Amino acid sequence: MTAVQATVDPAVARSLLKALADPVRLQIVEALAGGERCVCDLTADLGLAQSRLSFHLKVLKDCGLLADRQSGRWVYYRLQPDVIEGLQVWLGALVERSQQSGRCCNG
Amino acid sequence: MTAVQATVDPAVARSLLKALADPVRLQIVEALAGGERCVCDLTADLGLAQSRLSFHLKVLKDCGLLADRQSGRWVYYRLQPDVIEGLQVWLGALVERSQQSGRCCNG
DNA sequence: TTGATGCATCAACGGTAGTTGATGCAAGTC
DNA sequence: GACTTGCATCAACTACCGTTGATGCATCAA
Repeated sequence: MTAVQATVDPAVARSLLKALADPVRLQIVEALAGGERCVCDLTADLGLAQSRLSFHLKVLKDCGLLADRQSGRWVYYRLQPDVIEGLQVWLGALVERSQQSGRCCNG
Repeated sequence: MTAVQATVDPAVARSLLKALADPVRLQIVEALAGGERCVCDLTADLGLAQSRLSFHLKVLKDCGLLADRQSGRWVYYRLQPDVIEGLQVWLGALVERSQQSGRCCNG
């Protein structure tokens, strides 16, 4: 069911970090962690101008963090947990490397 | 020895993401994953202007990702793996939440 | 003490990323 | 068909962030 997630490559990691570094986009991600939502709901919930929200949704979608589907007039966005997991693994590798090197020689 | 790391709060997570989102800073972090280095070594290794490097080191230090110590004329910087781990845990919580909510209702 | 080295900090500049309001377009309603 | 709604996109503006070169301040050597 839950396989071990592969790490992302550095370039992707950077784009993910950059995407998540914006407070508005982080709000969006947190909101979508509660499940799929349509744009109009997000607009209302987060109190954002429609074009502003649309801009940030595009950034998040472009780096793979979000997926969307259209249903009638509405567009629904959802998180892609695998991608976040990939970033998580990438961070883990960083930690591991630094712990290996820090094991000795604190003089 | 290696206790389970606590998550960071959202504001800290944002500052960490922002700090890591810059390509130069990511280079610095990767370099320091190999162990503690003094500024002059980093300048040479990364081929950066001194003031430029110093600027980014400050950003990384201010958000807790780096610690420094002075020894004579040299200042040595090192990673703080705990902080990265905290971010990692924070991402994990996000993944977990989204997986719980995504468990049903894909219609 | 004088000079050199390692690093931090500053002011000025330039670029990039985010905001805003307007416009366009597709899907639905009447 | 005409009108409304939900969303994407665009151009213009703004603001913030990173870069650069200069300056300041320690530390060490001579």
